Amino acid sequence: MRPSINNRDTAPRRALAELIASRHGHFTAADLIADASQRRVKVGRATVFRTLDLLTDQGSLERLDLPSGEHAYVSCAPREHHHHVVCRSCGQSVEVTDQGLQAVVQSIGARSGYRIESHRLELYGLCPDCQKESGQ
Amino acid sequence: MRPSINNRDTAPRRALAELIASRHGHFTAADLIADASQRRVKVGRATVFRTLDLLTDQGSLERLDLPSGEHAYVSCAPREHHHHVVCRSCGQSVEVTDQGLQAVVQSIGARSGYRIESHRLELYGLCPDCQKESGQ
DNA sequence: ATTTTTGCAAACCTTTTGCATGGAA
DNA sequence: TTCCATGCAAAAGGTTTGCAAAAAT
Repeated sequence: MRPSINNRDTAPRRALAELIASRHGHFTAADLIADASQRRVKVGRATVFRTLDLLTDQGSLERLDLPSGEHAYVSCAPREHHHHVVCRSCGQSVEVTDQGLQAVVQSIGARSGYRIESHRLELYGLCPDCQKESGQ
Repeated sequence: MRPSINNRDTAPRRALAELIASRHGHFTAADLIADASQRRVKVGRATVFRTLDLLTDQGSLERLDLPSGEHAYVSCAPREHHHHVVCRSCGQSVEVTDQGLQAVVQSIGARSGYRIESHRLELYGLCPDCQKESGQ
């Protein structure tokens, strides 16, 4: 499924955008489906997946592969390459820019002989709030 | 499922170890199941998954989340923290050590305020062989 | 003898697809 | 009007589970 060229303004998409906006931290497709049914917003399962793909293609969402193997999404400003730091407790995440990672990637390319085309860095830990709550 | 404490020497496990050893690049659970049935090795689907989990817990395998969303595994020496560079064409992968990444991670922790507990870097590109084959 | 592991089949969960209908442009 | 997007339900994957039988210690 790659509908990336279509982009109409529809009620389901607006509704999903709101559900996503009111979310904290990362969320799964199932989360959105649950949200929708709870708020009595009528959107089909398929539409949720299609919209998530769409937003991901646009760069408004990024898909994380949690250590558990779950696929989760986080919203992000559709801008240049960045990575996410994810709180393992509340799921809140922040975007971080490369900051020296570029050099590491280059060095790995040189040492391995691979021509590196892309990379993905995900960091997990405790966000400031959860550090406090968990008795520091 | 976390059987990590049991570790008996059984025929299915030995068979799977061989199938894995004779694999190049990364592979999925489905790949192993196909290999087994092709070579007429009798192992149940469930056993494949259970063994993959076991080996992953032991550190002999690592699970990759390919950009496509597939879960694949690569064998690796169960040693210290490392990352994988994966060929997007043949799936071959090599392990690389941190080499400066540690500093990047620390700096991200400092800037974000998160207490970083773990991270995961996956690199994708073309291995030396596939670079040649693909017209340089 | 005891405990772990296996195989099987069914259950589960997540994601995708086909297709007719409804809505946007 | 003309396409695109939706919903539905069915299909397709991938992974897990319960349990009795088989194998390992």
